[in-house]
Amino acid sequence: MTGDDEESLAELFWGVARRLRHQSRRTLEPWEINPGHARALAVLMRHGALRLSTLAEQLHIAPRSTTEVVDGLQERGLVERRPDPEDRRATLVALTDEGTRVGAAIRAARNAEAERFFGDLDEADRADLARILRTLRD
Amino acid sequence: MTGDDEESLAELFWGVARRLRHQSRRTLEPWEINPGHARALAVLMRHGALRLSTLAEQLHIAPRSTTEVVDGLQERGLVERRPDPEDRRATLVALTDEGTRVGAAIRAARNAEAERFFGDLDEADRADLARILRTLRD
DNA sequence: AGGTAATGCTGAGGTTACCTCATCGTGAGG
DNA sequence: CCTCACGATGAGGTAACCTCAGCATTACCT
Repeated sequence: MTGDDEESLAELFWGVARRLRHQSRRTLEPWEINPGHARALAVLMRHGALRLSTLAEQLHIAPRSTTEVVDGLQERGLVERRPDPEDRRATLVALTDEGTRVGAAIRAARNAEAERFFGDLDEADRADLARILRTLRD
Repeated sequence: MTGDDEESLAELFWGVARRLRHQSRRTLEPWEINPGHARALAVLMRHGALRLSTLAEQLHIAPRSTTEVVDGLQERGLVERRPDPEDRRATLVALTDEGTRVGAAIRAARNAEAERFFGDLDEADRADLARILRTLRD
């Protein structure tokens, strides 16, 4: 019986994940940016200019794949490559002014999105959810 | 401030999703089956033989993509195609005996996995989590 | 200093899991 | 019985990842 309960907990969880993913996609539409690019932007907002390889680590993807993400952001003018003064093999990836603007706008939209999404919950439920999720993650 | 809280709720949520996804992948390894195939198997376990197009609906993917999933399961001998007696255009997808066996084994493993995953939570937390997730999903 | 190994990025090419569009056989309504 | 719709699939495409090899550069060893 606990087995059945927990099965449906996983199902519930993925149901929520599905809805959250769709909502995220809609939130990003105005910028015509995909989730991968948005994630990279967020990392750069948080950490500032990073080596491509460090960015790869933060994104949990291979350096080679990060090259392509950065290519995309660079084409859109959101990011620029510059030499790393500490190591001439490396390239630093830095937000442009436009990238910073867009990154901030996306962050704000994401906050609003979260507000909408978790808005049905009262304070106690949010606190419980946060505590429980932390337990499950660690 | 509530904005910050909710931002991190989303992050927490995705952190948990990540862990759950990895654990699922490990759970499926013994059968050398991928998540997509496992989902199709689960749908067939739940509903019995289905038309390919109905299976597509249940999986939320295009019929053309479902053809390929079914091809894979058929190669592994887990599923068979048979004519739909009601409509000679349609093909029914049905579990073989082996498919039923594997499907049941995977379901059991998934239950054990959920048990492990949500096992750190006490009954009250599980109930709260289920209730909150239901609110968020609907 | 000089040679060897390791590191950082990217070109080339592959995989997976999806997609659309066109086609073929079959069913259904005027 | 004729046209139109529908079910599955062939052909071909895409996005987001991957590995492996190669080049430039740095670090290490003697």
